[in-house]
Amino acid sequence: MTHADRPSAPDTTPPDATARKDFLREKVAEDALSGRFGRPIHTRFPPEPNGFLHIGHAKSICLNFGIARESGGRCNLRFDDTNPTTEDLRYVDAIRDDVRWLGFAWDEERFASDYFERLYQIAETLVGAGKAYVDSQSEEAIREGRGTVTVAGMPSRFRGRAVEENLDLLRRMRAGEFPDGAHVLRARIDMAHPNMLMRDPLLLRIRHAAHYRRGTAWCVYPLYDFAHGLSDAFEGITHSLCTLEFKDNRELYDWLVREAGFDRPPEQTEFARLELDYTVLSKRKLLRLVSEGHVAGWDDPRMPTIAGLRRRGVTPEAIRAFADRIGVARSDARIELATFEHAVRDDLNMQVPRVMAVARPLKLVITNYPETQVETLDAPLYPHDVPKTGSRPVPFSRELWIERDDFMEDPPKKFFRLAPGREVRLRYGYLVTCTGMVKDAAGEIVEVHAAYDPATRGGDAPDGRRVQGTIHWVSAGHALDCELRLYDRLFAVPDPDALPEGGDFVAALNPDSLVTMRAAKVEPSVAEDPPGSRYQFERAGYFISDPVDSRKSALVFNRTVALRDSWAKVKAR
RNA sequence: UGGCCCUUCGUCCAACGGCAGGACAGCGGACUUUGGAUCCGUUAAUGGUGGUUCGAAUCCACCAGGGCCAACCA
Repeated sequence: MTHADRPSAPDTTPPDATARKDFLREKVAEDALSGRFGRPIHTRFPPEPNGFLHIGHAKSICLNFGIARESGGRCNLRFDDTNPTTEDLRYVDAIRDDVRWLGFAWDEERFASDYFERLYQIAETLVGAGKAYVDSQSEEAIREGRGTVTVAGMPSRFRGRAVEENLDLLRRMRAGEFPDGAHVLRARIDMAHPNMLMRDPLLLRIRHAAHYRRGTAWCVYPLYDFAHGLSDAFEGITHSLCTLEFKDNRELYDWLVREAGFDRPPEQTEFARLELDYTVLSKRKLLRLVSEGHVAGWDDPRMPTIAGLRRRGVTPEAIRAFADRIGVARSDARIELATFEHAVRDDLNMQVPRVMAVARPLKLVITNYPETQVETLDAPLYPHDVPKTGSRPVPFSRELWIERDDFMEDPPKKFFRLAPGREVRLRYGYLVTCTGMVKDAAGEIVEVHAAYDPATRGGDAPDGRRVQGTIHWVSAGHALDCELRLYDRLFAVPDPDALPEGGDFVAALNPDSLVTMRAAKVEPSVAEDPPGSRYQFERAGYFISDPVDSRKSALVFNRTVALRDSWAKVKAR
């Protein structure tokens, strides 16, 4: 499931000195020039292995790895694995796969869990310096004592403990003498600080839980603020890039690296996280969709996860181009789905071969075509404006499948497809004129009849006459049965996070996010292609043969993204 | 009744005291053997009020709107 469908195409975009820089790149460039850190630029991408990466992480990955590469620096992949109760090796593997698939290579792979000893030693140092103490209040008491945003906190009655007592307690915490929640280590800063994070933040908590990497070696685990900045400092990170909601954490970050004695400590800079219309980008919510079975897994093609997008058929190049285009700034940004879809189409248009497939087959009988005749047409794999060559054989015969939507008994004026008396072009085939139709007892059209013009083989009329419409088709006797999974937006509303009070985002799920066409037909040229092959099904959209479920005997194609459909707009009027 | 941050076309990003520009979306047209792509054209913005200045999107003040912070999550 986490297996990449093909070797990743590395990000080889050359640094462009003339490119307009965002505020992050400007800052890094300044710092590189001034040499203020006394070391090369060094960034890191620091995921917690408690879920799969999503498109929002991709933005951060592109930023961190991209900036490092552009400035001749380095970028670490660091697993921020300080919470034994939520993390799993499975997620570590998935994250590695996703980063590689996106086209990035990390310089060093690190784990915050490798720093537990070092962090613990710093904890003792802080205690020794009177900068930290062991608090033995209950969780509830600690919370209450913190005050609120408008009310100052109250010091814990344990705040004044002697250094020796604190040290003794801390060592016994580590030794496992106390149950979960009995004590915590807190920094001694200011319980009335206007920044809530500075009101004696928790540094270490007791958790008698096995860690997926450290097993039961530890029972005290650092909290995010204690681990993160110091991990950056240990690794010589210069620029610690993170999202806006960590703004307040920076004050604590700076306090910790300063107290720990780092000379030219890393500097945190925040940027706006990605928000995308019609989806959610919070691991908590995505985990819920998976665990409650609203989707088929982390790699469900409807998921905004890297794994989901990969299985959906999106390319790493498209994701990188998307990240480039949306830019980066400090204001909250919600991106329209169209922006993402454009990046996907823009890339796929130039990469993938065209073939024909019919989602909702309707029989077309070419009544003047010889019963047993079969012609093999040579159809190009790419349109004239894509600089790629190649063709495939496409069988043509008397009975074809066409798209049900491409025929109307009583069409409106702007309908350019097949209708009684209308002539259309069968793509790469012949010009045909509709001569009639057959209906079943219920009045449903079950068959369309047409006459072809033998002089128009390939689709050009020697007399120069024009037809308005071209439709796709597959030969009924040669078509391959297949299943088409037509994916659409996961949510029915642009911002599922903006809930009416008391609402549950799950209620906003789009019931039509997956429409399965089980009786679809595809031309035989794709028969031998391996799973994970991408195509444009002409006039329909971009598809990928499902890397997980598609079999030679049971083809399954996922719709990556539909083609732009200007007919839909006309029709809507 | 705290602190911090943000506010430029519908959306995203630029303009760093000197002609508000690009991308996506939209609209119109050309072209077209995909109602695709491409090309051309076009609509469309500095939240408000004051101030500083020869000149303000940019600096200052106030107001309004939005966001983050009160997990032993990250």
